[in-house]
Amino acid sequence: MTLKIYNTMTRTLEEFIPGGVKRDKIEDYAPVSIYSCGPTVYSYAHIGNFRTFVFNDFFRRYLEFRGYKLNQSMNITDVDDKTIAGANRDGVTLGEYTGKYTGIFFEDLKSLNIEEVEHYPRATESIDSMIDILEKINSKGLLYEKEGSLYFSISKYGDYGRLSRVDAREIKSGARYDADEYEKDDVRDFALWKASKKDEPSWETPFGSGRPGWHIECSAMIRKIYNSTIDVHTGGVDLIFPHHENEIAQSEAAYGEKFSRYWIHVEHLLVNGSKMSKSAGNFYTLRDLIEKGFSARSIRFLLLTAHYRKQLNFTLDGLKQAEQALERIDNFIVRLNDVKNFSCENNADSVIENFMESFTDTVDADLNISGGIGVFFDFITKLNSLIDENRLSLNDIDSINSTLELADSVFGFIYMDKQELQVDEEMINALVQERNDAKASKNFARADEIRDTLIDMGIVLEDTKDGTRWKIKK
RNA sequence: GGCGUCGUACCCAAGUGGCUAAGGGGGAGGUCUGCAAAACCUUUAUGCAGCGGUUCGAAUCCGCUCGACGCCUCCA
Repeated sequence: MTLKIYNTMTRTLEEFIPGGVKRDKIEDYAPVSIYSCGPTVYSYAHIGNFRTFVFNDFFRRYLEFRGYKLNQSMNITDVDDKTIAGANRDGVTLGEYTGKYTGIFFEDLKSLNIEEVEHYPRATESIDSMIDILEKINSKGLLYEKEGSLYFSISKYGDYGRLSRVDAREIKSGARYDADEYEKDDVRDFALWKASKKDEPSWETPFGSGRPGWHIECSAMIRKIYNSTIDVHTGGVDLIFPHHENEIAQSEAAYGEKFSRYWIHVEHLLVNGSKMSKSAGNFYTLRDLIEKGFSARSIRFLLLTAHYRKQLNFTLDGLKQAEQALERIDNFIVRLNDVKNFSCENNADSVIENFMESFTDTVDADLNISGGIGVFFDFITKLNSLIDENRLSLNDIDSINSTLELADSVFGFIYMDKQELQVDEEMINALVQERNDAKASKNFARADEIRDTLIDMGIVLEDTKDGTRWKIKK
């Protein structure tokens, strides 16, 4: 089986071939170059934003699981209208302002158990590469200046709109455009570089001072880090047009080679049936939800349960269901490591093998992690039955634990949030022992009293045929 | 208006031409237990928005209808 990915550019499912040349073994591929559009650091990111970032993380983890090496980047947009306005409002420098929100963003990524990628380029640190693009585009005659701003001429470029499949003429008639930009030759044209206004930070270029347009940073960073065609470009569907379309135009115009082989776009997170967005005000931040008592773990799980190309309607009820689903996993792990009667034979091998095979087959089909999670729960049910039947050997338990770790290298939610017990284990064990003694001497009143005491402490007892165990009540 | 996506059980959600339509939550039964609880197991859609068509065969392809959402404007 091979990994297949839906490519927005071709609108088809394509075999994933990094570098464009098929190799015999996955290990033979050069590290997969991935560029993921990151946040603009002007305030807290919301969980709609994090849907995309959690997906990026899963994509990365799955490639690693399949044996690919990685070279991934996620940009931090640290200069734009909103960051400049925010810094001015707060009376701090742009760097102080974006530094604060960049820090918060990285904390949130960590809370969601998102792995670090290789590069986190900043727009403000990529100005030299932007200038290179401006010069290349200028030398091709596709750049023009109006009132100190530099624009890309789509009509002269010609080859525009392949990704979004928008008819260029329709853009012209349908677009509502910014009053600021009516100086453009053609409404379709986009700003590569913006003239500096007073109270705005600016950078010197051969074309005069100013600041980056939105689209150019991604093109610049990609060139700087990878220097040629990248394998995958990811982002939210709202970036297809105009952001990614413009990136393609300016990069391919400047360097004359394909910009990205694969385009992956993550659908929106909805809330009450419509897109979660800052401007609509209908958003939750990660911190909002944690304050309500939900775990980052359940948020990660929920964001992963729907396929990335389908809209996901976010509800608090859905989050509760996610927490309960995770409890099933946790309970399984407790039972597994509590097995006392070991079988002499290994009986889990085929179950593990079947799981690994169908997990890979399922997820290989356009990163279908929803299906992969289903396969995983199926795996748990089968193993629970083996536990019930006392058919697991010590060896089996080891192999199952290794399999769980491997699965978690993709999921990232199995062992997430393994918190330290905040309770006095010795005392609880003593009480459990006393209760068992009371039960043995048929002193059920005392036994029930101890049970109630523990429940009041938030400890739930589980009497099993092999003895009593306890857990912290959720 | 242009372009596009989606509509699967009470809720969430896979499956996109061919075994009995995954999985999770919830419900119902059962196992265990002194009784419980917790946990586990089993079960829960003759049907996939509606209608028509193609096919030996369709949730899956095509057409129409209804409904929802997205992009076309800052946006993950």
